[in-house]
Amino acid sequence: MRRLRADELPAGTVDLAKALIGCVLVRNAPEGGSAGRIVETEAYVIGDPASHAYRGKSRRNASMFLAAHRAYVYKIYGTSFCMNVTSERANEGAAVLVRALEPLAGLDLIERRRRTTRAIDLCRGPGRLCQALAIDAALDGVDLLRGRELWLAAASADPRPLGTSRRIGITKASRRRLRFFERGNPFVSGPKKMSW
DNA sequence: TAGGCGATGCTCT
DNA sequence: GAGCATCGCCTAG
Repeated sequence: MRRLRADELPAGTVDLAKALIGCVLVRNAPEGGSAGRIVETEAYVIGDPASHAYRGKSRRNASMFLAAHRAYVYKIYGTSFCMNVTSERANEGAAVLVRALEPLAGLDLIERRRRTTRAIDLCRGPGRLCQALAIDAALDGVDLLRGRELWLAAASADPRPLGTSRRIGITKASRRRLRFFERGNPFVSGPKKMSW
């Protein structure tokens, strides 16, 4: 598993959201390592009414304003965490939400954390993948290219064709097609009906 | 198998 | 006090 370098990733939130499909998210926890291949992302661009950064910096979204390739982790609905990759220069406020992974390594650990062995349910959905890789607020702001506990590795295989759709679970600007996923991959979340 | 809905707690207004 | 980038259980078909 080889670390991604900054010069391998495109500038701009939408292009980064596409480029991250197929890359691998690696988690090094005290209890062991685990990893998954990114199969679904959503872009939250500058000036996007659906973005947490839209109303400016606050305590919760502060790390969304870090320079590109940092983790922005926050708690949603009191129960689940969501993980984003920042995508612009410092103080711009944009990120790519990682919505689903295909489990690759540390399956035992992932199954124990998720309390299920049903492969399809292990990392499908932003809250689930955070639980699967033990990603929580302690990892908010870490550098995903240089970090030791959580980092990004280069694509493990050539990705299949990319699909796009509206984003899931939001009310504002919901018509914009800023969700990207690997077509035909069973580990993708959301509606099965796909469009591109 | 798909869709409805309650739990849950934090953040911002 | 409202709303939220969700999850998992339950029910109906």
